[in-house]
Amino acid sequence: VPNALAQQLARKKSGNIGVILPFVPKVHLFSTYYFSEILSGIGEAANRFGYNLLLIFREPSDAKDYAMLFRTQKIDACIVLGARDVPEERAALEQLKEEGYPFCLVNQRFDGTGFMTVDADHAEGSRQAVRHLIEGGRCSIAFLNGPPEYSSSRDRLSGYQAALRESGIGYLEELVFVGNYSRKSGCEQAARIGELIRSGGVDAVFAANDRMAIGLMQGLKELGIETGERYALVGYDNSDGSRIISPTLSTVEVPFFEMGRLAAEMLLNEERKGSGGHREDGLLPARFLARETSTF
Amino acid sequence: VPNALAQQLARKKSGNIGVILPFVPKVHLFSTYYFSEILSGIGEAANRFGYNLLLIFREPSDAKDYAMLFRTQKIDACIVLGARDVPEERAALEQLKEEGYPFCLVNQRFDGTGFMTVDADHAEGSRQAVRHLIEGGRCSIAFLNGPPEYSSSRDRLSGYQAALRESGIGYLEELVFVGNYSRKSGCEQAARIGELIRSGGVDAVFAANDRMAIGLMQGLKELGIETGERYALVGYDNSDGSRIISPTLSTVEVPFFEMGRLAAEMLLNEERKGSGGHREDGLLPARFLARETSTF
DNA sequence: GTGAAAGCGCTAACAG
DNA sequence: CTGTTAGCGCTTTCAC
Repeated sequence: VPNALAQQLARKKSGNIGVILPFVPKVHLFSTYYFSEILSGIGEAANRFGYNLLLIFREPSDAKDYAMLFRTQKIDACIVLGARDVPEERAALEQLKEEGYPFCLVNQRFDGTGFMTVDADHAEGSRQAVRHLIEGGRCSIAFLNGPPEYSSSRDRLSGYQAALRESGIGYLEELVFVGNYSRKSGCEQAARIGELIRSGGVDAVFAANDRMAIGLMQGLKELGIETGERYALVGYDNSDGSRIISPTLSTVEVPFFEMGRLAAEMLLNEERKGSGGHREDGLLPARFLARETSTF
Repeated sequence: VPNALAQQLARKKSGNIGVILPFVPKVHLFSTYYFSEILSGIGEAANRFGYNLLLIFREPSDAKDYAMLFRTQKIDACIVLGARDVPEERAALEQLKEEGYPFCLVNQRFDGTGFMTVDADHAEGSRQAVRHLIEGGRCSIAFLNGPPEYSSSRDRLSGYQAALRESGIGYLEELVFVGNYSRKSGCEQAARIGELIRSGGVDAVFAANDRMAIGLMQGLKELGIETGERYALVGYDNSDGSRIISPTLSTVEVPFFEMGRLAAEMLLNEERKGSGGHREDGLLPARFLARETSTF
């Protein structure tokens, strides 16, 4: 039985691919459908390539020493999940790139950087969702988005705007609300959005993820406003919860598992071939799924 | 910057703790609340001790070479999740123990083996759940259990039986059903259990996890049998879904996060102190939570 | 107390 | 093509 430690030292390869997970205070991280799926996909590919996954829980303190992991040779490549487009994060990744360490971002683009990225077409997914609402006769569609530090939030906004534009509906900034992708943050918007629904100022809501959609739906229900009577609702992610809730939640399916798998494949292919040069980015489709909350 | 690979070789310690995940075909593993929480807990403790987590996806083929991971020195200790009490698995773990490799099981006991284990008190949790139903006036309580290869299934059965016994209610084998912890398997029992509910042979159901409870609830609803009218329902796990579904699902809270954390702490404490001898097992409390499906 | 040297177990390069 | 040897970069021991 060969000793992996000695092998690793001799060939200067740890055989590990690092997965950097965001620090989410007070939230038990993996509970979110999102990370779980991506991680499973990464695991599938890494396994196939004979790599092991090293899980790295990002601490709030040590934000910027991603490069350390490479210098110490603990990992040969890494996948960064849940990165936000803030200066600190950008700088840390720029540094990784400068030092020539291979890494890949999943579900988050940093425009103008040339970082290897795997993303889903959230603009198109959102456009489909909003078009569906419009085709169903809705014309005052509120949008409950997530924080703009995530490219996916920005993409969904542009998809929302595109769908309105295509249908000749004006874009009203006062119909855009911002939560933080938690159920609670969706619930918290129930008062304001509920007011608009009652007054007739809103007849549908598009939420940037299922958790916020579900939170909003529950919050509105407590105010006596039911989906399926007063307003249509579409979420995003096709999470387990979207099928459990009643009425079932229309949503946008995102191939998270495949995104994780593709990220690992791209990274390990490059690693193997040593093709430091040409990299293609991955963009996977997101697809609208009609369920009960938008078809009544 | 010291090279971790060289350090590891020199001091014969990888600094990694392996987490062995079960192979679950056709199920994107982490989506289950259960594993996600445990893994987060392990991560929290490992981080604190300066260890990294190496994720190991168990393949259906290579069942028994857990020991290999230690021989190759890839990991210093490991935590086994989702083990089943089948001969193959038992043998693999016995081997680990014989060879003196430190490992810990979470949420699964192997009686009479002396394996280090962290478990929750599922017998007590189940007893509380069933007592609650009985106190609510139910007297014909069906039990939808999981496979008996899991000690947690067996514990829940004994808790169910204990509660009946304490209340002088006879145990009827024909009221016990077996699923595989998936939502689908819960749904599949709807026909048989629905029949019993209609005939008055059952006025409450205790399910061994939330997913089966939710599947059953949805299946019964399609048959026109509503929780809150015809039968009471209690699930198990306190998963996100239990709060999302309507009516909200009474359930049993299990401290999965803490179980993962404790397992890692026990393992790493022993590892540090080198106290090969005395090991205490961890047993954490499970607690019943009343919600709408059992209080109407 | 400080400093030099001998492994750790393998890989890769090189000579035969 | 096979066998030998010199590192890989650190830790630890042992001598000074």
